[in-house]
Amino acid sequence: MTPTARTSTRPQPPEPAGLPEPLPEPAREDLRLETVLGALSDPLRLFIVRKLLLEREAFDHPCGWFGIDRPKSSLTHHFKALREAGVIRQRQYGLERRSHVRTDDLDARFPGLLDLVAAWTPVDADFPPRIRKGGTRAS
Amino acid sequence: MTPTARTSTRPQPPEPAGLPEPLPEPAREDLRLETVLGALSDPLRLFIVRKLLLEREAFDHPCGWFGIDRPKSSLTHHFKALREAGVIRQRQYGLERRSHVRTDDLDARFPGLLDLVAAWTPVDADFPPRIRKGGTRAS
DNA sequence: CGACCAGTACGACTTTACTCGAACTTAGCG
DNA sequence: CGCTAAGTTCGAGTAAAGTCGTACTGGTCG
Repeated sequence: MTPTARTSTRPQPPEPAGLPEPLPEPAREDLRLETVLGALSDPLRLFIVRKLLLEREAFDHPCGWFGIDRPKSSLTHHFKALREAGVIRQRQYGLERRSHVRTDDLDARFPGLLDLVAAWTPVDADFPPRIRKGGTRAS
Repeated sequence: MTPTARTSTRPQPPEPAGLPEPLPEPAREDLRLETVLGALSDPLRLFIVRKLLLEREAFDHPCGWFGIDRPKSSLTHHFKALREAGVIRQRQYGLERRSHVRTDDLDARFPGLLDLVAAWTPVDADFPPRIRKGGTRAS
């Protein structure tokens, strides 16, 4: 089918010279290595961060963009975990909540960590299961 | 130091040209980033690995050397977790089981990771609680 | 207004991890 | 042999995480 790739990259809504406020997140100096490593130790979250790092485009991405075949509530859970650990920053743009990696903060506090994540090659090429139609899955 | 620093570094037992076999561990090519990060996401284990990296001496260290005030069974648990994740290698020397970080394997698979861990400065300088006398704690 | 859509909140369940005591194993030593 | 010491194994209790369905919220657009 794929009549309309509704969740793929499309122009950001007008940002009237000021971005929306980021959602609550730890400050750079409060980032803790154990916490960040813990956030990255989940396969799905590692996938998300890698995808953000590797397929970086000009814009942030809503969580539907990742094409992950999991219930929406699970995605919320994992994005929240990443944000609260300080790995990603999220902003609300109308309906969607867009995410990007906090590369500046992470490079400052844990230099080399993101390069490591970006350079790593996953073992399971088919992870995670991709979107299929039907069910109560993520839109 | 205390009068009887029984667990501090002392000469290794004679190794008759062949080291004891390492305990079961994943091969280099089976190391998984998620697993390694998960192993390092525990504060106590991160402390252990850091201590091994920073105070590296000529010899491997038995787990009593770390001076951690926790029950012996807890230490076994954490050292086993590190070994099964592929972070450390353990060998049996008579009574004691000595550990060292698998720097070669980790640098090969995840370059920069150990430098990151070594460079990081822990927030809590008093972690973990040090040895005190009494109780059923680690000897 | 009303339908729709992205995403959240909540709650239940399951799984995993951490923590610890107690009993056991094994090596070295007198 | 019998003691001590280093460490394991087992089992239980508890806390944290992952999973997912259902209901809800809040923009957007006809």
